[in-house]
Amino acid sequence: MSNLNRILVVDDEPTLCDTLKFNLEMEGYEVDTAYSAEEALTLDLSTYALVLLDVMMGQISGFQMAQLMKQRNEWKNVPIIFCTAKGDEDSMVSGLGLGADDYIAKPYSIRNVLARVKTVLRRTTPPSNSALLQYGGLILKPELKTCMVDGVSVKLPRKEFEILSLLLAHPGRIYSREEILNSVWPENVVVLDRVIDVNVTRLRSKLGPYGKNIITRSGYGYGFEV
Amino acid sequence: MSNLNRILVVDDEPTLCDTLKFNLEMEGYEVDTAYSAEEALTLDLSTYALVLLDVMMGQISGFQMAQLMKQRNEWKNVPIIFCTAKGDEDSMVSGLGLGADDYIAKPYSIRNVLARVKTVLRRTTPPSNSALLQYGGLILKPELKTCMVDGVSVKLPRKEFEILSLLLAHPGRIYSREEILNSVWPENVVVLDRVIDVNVTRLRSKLGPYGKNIITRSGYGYGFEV
DNA sequence: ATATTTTGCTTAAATTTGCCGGCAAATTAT
DNA sequence: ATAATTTGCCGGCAAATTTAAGCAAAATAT
Repeated sequence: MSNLNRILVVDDEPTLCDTLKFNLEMEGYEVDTAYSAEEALTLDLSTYALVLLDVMMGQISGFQMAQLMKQRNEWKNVPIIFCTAKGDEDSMVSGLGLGADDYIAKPYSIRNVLARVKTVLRRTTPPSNSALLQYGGLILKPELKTCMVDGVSVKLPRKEFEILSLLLAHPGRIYSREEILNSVWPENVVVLDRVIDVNVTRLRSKLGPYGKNIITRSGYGYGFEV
Repeated sequence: MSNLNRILVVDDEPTLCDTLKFNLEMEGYEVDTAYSAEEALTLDLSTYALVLLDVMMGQISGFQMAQLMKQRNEWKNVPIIFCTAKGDEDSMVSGLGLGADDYIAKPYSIRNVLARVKTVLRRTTPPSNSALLQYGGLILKPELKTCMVDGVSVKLPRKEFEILSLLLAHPGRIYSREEILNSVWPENVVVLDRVIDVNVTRLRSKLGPYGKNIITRSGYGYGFEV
């Protein structure tokens, strides 16, 4: 179904589309753009976690498109954020009657958009099944960015924390270095594989007895052994 | 921000609005009215200490308006009392789920309304609105925008006060600069995140021994350590 | 068993991140 | 209007983190 990270931007102004796309991608979202409602409607909208929809567009307005979406079972639950020209708050209100999840008045700041997107996604995505990451006396606390090792709190730097989170998410499973790289490092940076080794080494040394639970499978990668 | 005395009445029945306005003003409140949610949403709701909100209204229902308010940082804490037709208690329950502070079933007596208003304002304004923020000899006084440091009152500027409130709300939790930005700065302003650093530094220096409790987690953000 | 590949560890360099004034703009108070 | 306070930003410096590189050890393949 809908990928939690995919966003569709529909606006007839290509420059604006691209700006939004760029900035949203910087935040880790996967972004497609469409320059008209017509074009957007040819896509499988059910694969998006959110649609950013300009109101004022050529043939089909954003409102009309939203209405069409609400008529299709497989699209009706896709959250929508309307983008509207300033001063148009009145018509906007009726947009909310159409079941939009929020609206943003142009001209908008990127930060504003990002904030709204985040809010809507948090609200609409199911109450995240963030399973507690724990193995015996080793407990990860994502809020605190620390882990407890047999009762004592250990502060972990970011990379180490994220690697441990990943491994602990599926105990026993072996993650290749490439998988670790994709999950922990940003998309556009290139680092050597050995960097992972170094981080794993440091991580092991901080986990006391549980350091041994992080195992190396030669030729494959790393895992957390139970 | 919000004036402790300002109340907004939103109802599509002008006569009712005016009656409420008159009576509330007799009690010393400052009252504005709006005849629709659309109209109400054009106002700066953050300046009201309370919103009396009719559920059954034209385009946008009171519920929808409430939902909208909860989505905006600067509006989400404005207390709401729903006014609903009698017999509609079921839908009312969901209204309370939206974060309403109370509801009144029509037809209501003026005395009844005044009583509820008073109750909600007493409950929401000083303490119970936000749980008392305290750690040892460090006590935040939200009404005064000051804090007590081992018994001596320290006046804090707004940004510093709000940052401290945020951090102290969940001791131990690490807040990223983005989270702090979203929570403390208005949505449409853009500031460098270095600005947070500076404000945190200033804050620390004013908290005496408790300055040390505000910790920096490199790569993550800030937190209040216990 | 030997050669090849893969991994572990240490050290140093590079980069990122955070802090410290100081100064100017903006806001608020007088 | 003027003064005081608050807020934002810059440049430089310090600290933390991350990366790269080199070589020894271990694992795997031939």
